[in-house]
Amino acid sequence: MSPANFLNKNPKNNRRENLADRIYGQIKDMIFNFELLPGDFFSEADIAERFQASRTPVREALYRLRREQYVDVHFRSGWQVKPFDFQVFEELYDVRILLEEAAIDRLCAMTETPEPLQELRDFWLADASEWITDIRLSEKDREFHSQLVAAAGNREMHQIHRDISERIHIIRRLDFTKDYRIEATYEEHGAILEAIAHHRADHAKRLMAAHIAVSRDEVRKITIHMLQEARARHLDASNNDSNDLSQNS
Amino acid sequence: MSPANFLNKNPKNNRRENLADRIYGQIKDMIFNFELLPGDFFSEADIAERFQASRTPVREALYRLRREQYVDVHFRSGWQVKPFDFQVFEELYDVRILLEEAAIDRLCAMTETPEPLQELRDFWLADASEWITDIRLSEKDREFHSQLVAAAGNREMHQIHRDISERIHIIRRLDFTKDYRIEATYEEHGAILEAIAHHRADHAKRLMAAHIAVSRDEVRKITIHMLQEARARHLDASNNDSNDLSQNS
DNA sequence: GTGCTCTAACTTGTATACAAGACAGAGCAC
DNA sequence: GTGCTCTGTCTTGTATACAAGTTAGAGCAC
Repeated sequence: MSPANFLNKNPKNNRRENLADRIYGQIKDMIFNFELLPGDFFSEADIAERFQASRTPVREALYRLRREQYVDVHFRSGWQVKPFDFQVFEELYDVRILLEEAAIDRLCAMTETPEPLQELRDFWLADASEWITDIRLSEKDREFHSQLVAAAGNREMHQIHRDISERIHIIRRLDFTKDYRIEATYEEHGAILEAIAHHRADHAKRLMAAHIAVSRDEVRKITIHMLQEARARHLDASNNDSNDLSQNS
Repeated sequence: MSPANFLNKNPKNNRRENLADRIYGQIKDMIFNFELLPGDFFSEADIAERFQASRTPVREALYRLRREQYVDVHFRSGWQVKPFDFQVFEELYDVRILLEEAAIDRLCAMTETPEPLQELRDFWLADASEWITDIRLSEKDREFHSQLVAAAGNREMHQIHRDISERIHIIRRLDFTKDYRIEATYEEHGAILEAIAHHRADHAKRLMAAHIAVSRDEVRKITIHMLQEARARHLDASNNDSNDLSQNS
């Protein structure tokens, strides 16, 4: 317990390209893109071969994904993508509402509008001719909610909110395949920002809660549909393959 | 990506004694007991030797602790116990208040009292002659707040609350070295439970917010004191040792 | 003493080897 | 066909070897 070397210096260059980090992101992408379906089994060697790496960084990535509730490990029996549990998503949405309402309270209590909020207004209260109408709006939507919480000033709250958003992103982004949700998103975000600007906390919170609840209900339907579709596709593509598709949720 | 083996079975016996898990807990204990001080540097080999294990499970434990914000890794320059950042604790306390207030709202909205709540009443509203007055009360205090949130029924909210409590536990437990806080804890917890039982949500929330805020303020003072003490002790014990104690928070 | 260069000993990141349990399926008794 | 045992091959958990970068400090020029 006596390091002889790096005694009094304050080390720097903390971040560096890291194989484990890259693989972490790639596995997550596979899950998000339904290349790995909820319920699928796979092994560390599978992933290692797929990404031309050894098991070590793969294991690091998988343990991180496990901690984040995306996968499960079974003792000497392989890994499994966690089956969807819609109850969990419901609960995450509830916590999201809670956090964003708290953020609104704090923002409305401020005497002057923080800079990030003005940027949000510029984007979401823009003329309809400038609207983004494709899948990129999904990212903008995340930013809206994330920056709103960030602007409230509690970094830990912001981090928790980011983690939650990331976990439900897998289904939330599916919300933006329907045109009327695009229009509604602009309108609702705009109204929320206006309410905050006028320090009408209760009104803003009501709008936000309704906005998130609608999003949740829409997403629920779409996801079930997507899941069935993906499962059918997968079954079809692997008729003489031995992949398992058991979905036990 | 085609596992040939564990196809259609639903694996069981998930949990097993795991070296990495054990080391994870032991390192965390060392941090909590100030054997590893905030700011201390150490290497994976140090820990591995200490626990008579290889670097592999040690790394797994450390990466988990890093994700939970207890330590930092510096590229090829060793690990460091994260220096205390009291701003972070303040923010965590705020989120705790938020979550517990939300739990109170949900509990007060219920028509009948959940079973766990009755157990809490049995303990905290007991006669003073049955009070626990030593360090074990710290654990009971955690349980009070944890079970309150759990009883509200949102498992994700409960998990987040548990994570937060765990992170601030390192300083929160120091609160129970003073007798008057023991008495106050019993009184305040009792009052909160009574208010919930009578569906007085606003009153219960006020009590809870005040209760947590007092705890936070007390703990802040005590921690600074403990930290100075531990640093002095550590310096004294390692005069002809080369451990580093730089505290750069 | 001051500042430079070099080096040796450390560090983490990654790959690989080995240990030990889990399981599918062959073979066999019946 | 049914059910048992056995075995080979798969799995993760752990230890070790190697790669590549960092740094403290010796030695030296001045």
